Amino acid sequence: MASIQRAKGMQDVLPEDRRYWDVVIETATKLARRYGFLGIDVPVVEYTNLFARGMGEASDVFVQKEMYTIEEPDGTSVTMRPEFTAGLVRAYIENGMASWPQPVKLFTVGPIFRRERPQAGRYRQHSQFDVEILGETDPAADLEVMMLAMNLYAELGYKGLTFQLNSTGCPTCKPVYIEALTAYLADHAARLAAIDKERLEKNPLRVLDSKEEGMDELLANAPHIIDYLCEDCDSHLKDLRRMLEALDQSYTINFRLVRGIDYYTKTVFEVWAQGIGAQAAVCGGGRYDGLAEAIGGPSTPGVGFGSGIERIILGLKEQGIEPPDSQQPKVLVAHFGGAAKETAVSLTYKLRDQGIATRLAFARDKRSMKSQMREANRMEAHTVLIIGEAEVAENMVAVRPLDGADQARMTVEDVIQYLKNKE
RNA sequence: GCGGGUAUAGUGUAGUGGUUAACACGUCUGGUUGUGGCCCAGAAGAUCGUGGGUUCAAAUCCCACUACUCGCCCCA
Repeated sequence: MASIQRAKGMQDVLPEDRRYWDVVIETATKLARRYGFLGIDVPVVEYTNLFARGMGEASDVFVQKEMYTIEEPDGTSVTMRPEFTAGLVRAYIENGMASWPQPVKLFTVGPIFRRERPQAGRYRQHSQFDVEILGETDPAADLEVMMLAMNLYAELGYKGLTFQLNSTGCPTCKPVYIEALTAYLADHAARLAAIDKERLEKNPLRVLDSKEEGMDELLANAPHIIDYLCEDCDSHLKDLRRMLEALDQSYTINFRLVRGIDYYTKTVFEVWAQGIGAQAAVCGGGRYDGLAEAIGGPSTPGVGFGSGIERIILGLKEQGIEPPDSQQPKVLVAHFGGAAKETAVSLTYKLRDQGIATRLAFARDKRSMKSQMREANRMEAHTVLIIGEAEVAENMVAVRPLDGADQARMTVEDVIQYLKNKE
């Protein structure tokens, strides 16, 4: 209706929702620190080739259609980050983190940008909490990011959480698997929907997450990558599974969970939560031992996950989890203008200096007490401090509790004590 | 890129051809002097998404567009 409106796929986070963000980010940060991760921030914009490299055939599509890319006048192409991992790996290489004590465990929070058609919980700008362990091949690192993710949702109050786990192999064994899968699907081409035939041509692994009728059955009998893993990938997965079992952490081997791009290796996982719309996944993660090389750096193993904050919040709401109300002042300073105004102002700042959250009634001219009391009620204040001529003259403050208790007159010092006791 | 749904005050809605578009919530003011919630009274706030068409007459019917939304494609 109005021509003043936000751009497509962009969201305002209004104060009422902002408290969810506070809880999520605070919980995530606290947990990451508990796990020994270091906070880091990287730029929103990187050179386009950082994101484009290593994406293989897909990169053209992504760069042209899905990324916010800016051509600068001098011909430089930069792109707003569509994910965190590449930027973090870049920062690791560029800042010499390879010579820090290994591995380097990093976490970050911030917006990422993808120019897609928006849908539920999926916006063009959305924020992610992202965690990466760089420079470590031990499956215990995979376990660590998985458990951090799981603990995060559990701590936030999510119910019905499950791990979906699989391996996507490596450049040694994945091609063998793809061949076997392609052969199987080609043999059963008659049972494939048009869309899946197309996928079979372009990216056979994608057929695995087909939503078409009858695919559950067909795919159940298809080759599963777990049976095609090379020795290294196989032992990696087995090791990880043993550790999960040692923690009594249940998980589901989901043979349909894979990654189509080569630099993804070994572990792939998602955390699913019950009842949050079409997509159950609240996070996706895995190992990417080939990424650093793909973007032109030294070979560096890595494993991590990213989780969309908006989607986490959507899930919290659907599960009926309420964050505490945002902390607002419970004290209002009311006055009658004139000299009382200055006294009220100075009282307000005195209280704030004492750490007492205080709101000052604004009034350009005279304002009725009724109006100011209504304001106090609206903000759910427990106390109104009233400054009028009489109070100014006597250097006192009228303290009016809103819970029905009697009004009293106090010195400023007593008011401070009184309010501190009340908190 | 492809489908479905929706579009009326800040918000949620009512209003399916006929005078000044209604209600609730919210906002603001007042209910005498310096005191809230409840209640009462009043006010502000809508070119009915935009543009065209049909008609004596359109929020209402038709067409187009746009936006929002849900899903598909894609998903790093």
